[in-house]
Amino acid sequence: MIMAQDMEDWSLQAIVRGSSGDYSKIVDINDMDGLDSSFDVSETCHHHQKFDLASFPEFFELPTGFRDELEELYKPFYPVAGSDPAKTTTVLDFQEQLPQEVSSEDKLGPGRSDHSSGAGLPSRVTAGYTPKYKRRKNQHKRVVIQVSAEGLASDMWAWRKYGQKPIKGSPYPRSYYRCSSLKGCLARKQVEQSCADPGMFIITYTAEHSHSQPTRRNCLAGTVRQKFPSRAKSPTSRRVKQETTDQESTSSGSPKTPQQVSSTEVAFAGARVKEENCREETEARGKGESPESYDDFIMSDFVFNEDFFSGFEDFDGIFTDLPVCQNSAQQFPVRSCT
DNA sequence: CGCATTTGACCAGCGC
DNA sequence: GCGCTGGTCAAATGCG
Repeated sequence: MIMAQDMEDWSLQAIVRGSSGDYSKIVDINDMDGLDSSFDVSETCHHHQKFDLASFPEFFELPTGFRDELEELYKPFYPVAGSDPAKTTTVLDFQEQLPQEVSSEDKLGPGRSDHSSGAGLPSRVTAGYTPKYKRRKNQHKRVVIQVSAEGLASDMWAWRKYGQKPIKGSPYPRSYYRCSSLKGCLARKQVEQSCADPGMFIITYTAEHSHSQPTRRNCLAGTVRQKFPSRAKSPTSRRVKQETTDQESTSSGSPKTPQQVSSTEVAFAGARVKEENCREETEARGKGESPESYDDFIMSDFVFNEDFFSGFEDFDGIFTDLPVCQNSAQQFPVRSCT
């Protein structure tokens, strides 16, 4: 199992990556003993700000010495201690401390549908364990990242939305996704718009994929639907979505009010940006232009962690054979980000 | 027909 | 114990 090792080797790292795609700083937060292991940086806006230095432009305007001193002081509390205000992606991956008595089933995650339909999953016959819902304190390891709208579309996994909830303290709702690549996959994903920076999104990945990363999203069952806002005839939400995305297409970068846009809708926008970038880059390549921004397209705002690289290990040589745009406009589970 | 999305309801954890 | 909140379920609905 690919994920088995990840489960063991999960390290408490915070990765700040620049928009150019390179690692700018990796901060080991193993010494965050003082922090509540169950804290969730995506829980409240307060937390969002707490872990997003990019949200504090003043911070970067401080004299270098003073700033370094501050950064040093805050290191134990900032999983991310980047110093580049241009950072667009913040990765905070950590594993919540699981009680030792937690069974393997618990690590796989409770949930009605997951276990009723989880062919191939370990049977839930462990005595005395029949939780209906996931226990907050016993949740799986979680990876919290903050990405721009473009970054939302960079997720190669196929996700299916199964819920959306307004979050107290945040004007934006939180969307809940589960992996749709494989039935029984316990991977979860939460997407919410950062209230500190409406242009950024907090993505919380929970649990592990029980399968390899899909090479082509089109190959995923049901993933061909609604890659982009449908030309929905429905008078309900879908029309609203269409309207909002139309606005986004003409005013990208101008944050909407919570009433105007949801994380889902911005995900569409981000995907569209990717698509356009892809098209532009393809054209640029045809003209022999420098693919500098092309590299940004491929790498920018993508989440780099062990899972990411381990996923690529399985498909080494496959991606290289794929046309660029197959991983963008066609392959982005834009729908999955909805 | 199969899949995705939406959304209200339900449940469990947590704080008081 | 109670209320609040987050996370999930599942029915309804729509799309391809």
